[in-house]
Amino acid sequence: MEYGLLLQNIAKHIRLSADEEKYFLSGWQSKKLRRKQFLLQEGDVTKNAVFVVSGLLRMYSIDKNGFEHILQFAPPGWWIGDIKSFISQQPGSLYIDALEDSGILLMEKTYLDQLYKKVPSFERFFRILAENALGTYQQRLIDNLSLPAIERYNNFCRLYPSLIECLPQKQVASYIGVTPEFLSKMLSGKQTS
Amino acid sequence: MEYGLLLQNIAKHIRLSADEEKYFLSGWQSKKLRRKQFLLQEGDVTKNAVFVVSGLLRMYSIDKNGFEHILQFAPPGWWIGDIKSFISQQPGSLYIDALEDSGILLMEKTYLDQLYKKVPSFERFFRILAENALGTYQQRLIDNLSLPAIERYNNFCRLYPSLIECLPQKQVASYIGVTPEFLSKMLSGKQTS
DNA sequence: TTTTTCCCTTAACCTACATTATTGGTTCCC
DNA sequence: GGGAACCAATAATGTAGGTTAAGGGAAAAA
Repeated sequence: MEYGLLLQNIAKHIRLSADEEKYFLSGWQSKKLRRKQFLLQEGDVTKNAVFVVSGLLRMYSIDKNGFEHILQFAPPGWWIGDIKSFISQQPGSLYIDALEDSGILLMEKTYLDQLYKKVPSFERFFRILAENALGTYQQRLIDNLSLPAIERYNNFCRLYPSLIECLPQKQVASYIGVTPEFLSKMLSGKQTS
Repeated sequence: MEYGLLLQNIAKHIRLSADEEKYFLSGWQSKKLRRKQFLLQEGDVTKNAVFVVSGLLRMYSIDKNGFEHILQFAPPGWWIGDIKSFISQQPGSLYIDALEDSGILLMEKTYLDQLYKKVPSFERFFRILAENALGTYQQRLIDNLSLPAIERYNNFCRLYPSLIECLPQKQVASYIGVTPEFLSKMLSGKQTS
């Protein structure tokens, strides 16, 4: 059932009546993405909240030298989106694409705004979601400011053990903020840790 | 009036009845901090939401070499706190102290949890607050991954023009992620920009 | 199968920024 | 007034990680 993962995710923080659940579920549309297909590009306005059902997405920026910097991976059960663009409804600077064929669910911002009015406990749900994400980004910023590359890599392995197995090294390098060449050198000089 | 700034801040996103406002306001206690005084140290559990009324605070971590990394400055009208510790009620790893004599308002988490129940629109307020902060941290992470130090400095000046005037260079260096020496060299080689 | 694309590795060289140390100028406190 | 902090500036030296380039292997595409 396509909505199973989503409902589980919601149920972690709020409880819905049958009616509320029905209204909530009818706001979603599902979509398939092919590997390498874009969901969002620089300059686009983010009009939807996105929940990942299957596959694997990533969100990243491209700097003026053409290098990608990955902000987030999104395996099944995760939310992903350019929050600044979503809030302001202005063009954003981020890219989102699929690393594998993926299934996602989309809800338009206008529907979400209605949902907040009809089912206010979603204010709570997304407050908790945002607060958790905020904590995660704060920690990541600290790590980037204070840890050498090898420890950022170790943290990544500890935090996302399942991702490390299915991601090409190159993507991990882009997430922890080093070049693929340097990560390769680092790991070969490591043997066992 | 001590609560003026706070009520203004709230009014940007939600509207309160007289009763709601009264209940909200009675949850706060005010506190003075002397320059250099700690509000939070590594290992403490963050038990309060904090709103700054006057002065200037900063939140930072200290790495294992003893170097400080500033996550956030908080001038009047800003919120500050170790969100991970606040959510989990576990000991955190951050420090908060006052860069100048400051006035703050504190609300205990237990009161805030009650507030959410009595006045659900605060779920909305703090959702919006967290979402905005999330966007800011995402952008800062991108900047740290993709911009050279001089541009991170320029961004800081553009974003916080009033702070740049009252902060010692050393604090700015710690925020943008370079040593004070390097920032000094960078600025002397700059002349006009 | 052949071709192309993607990815990992290695290695020589390079640079942005760190480290350490010294100096001199403020401001603050006794 | 005289230390004691604190802060900015400068300079010599060090290093983590970047850049460029080349080769090989595996997987995707044709």
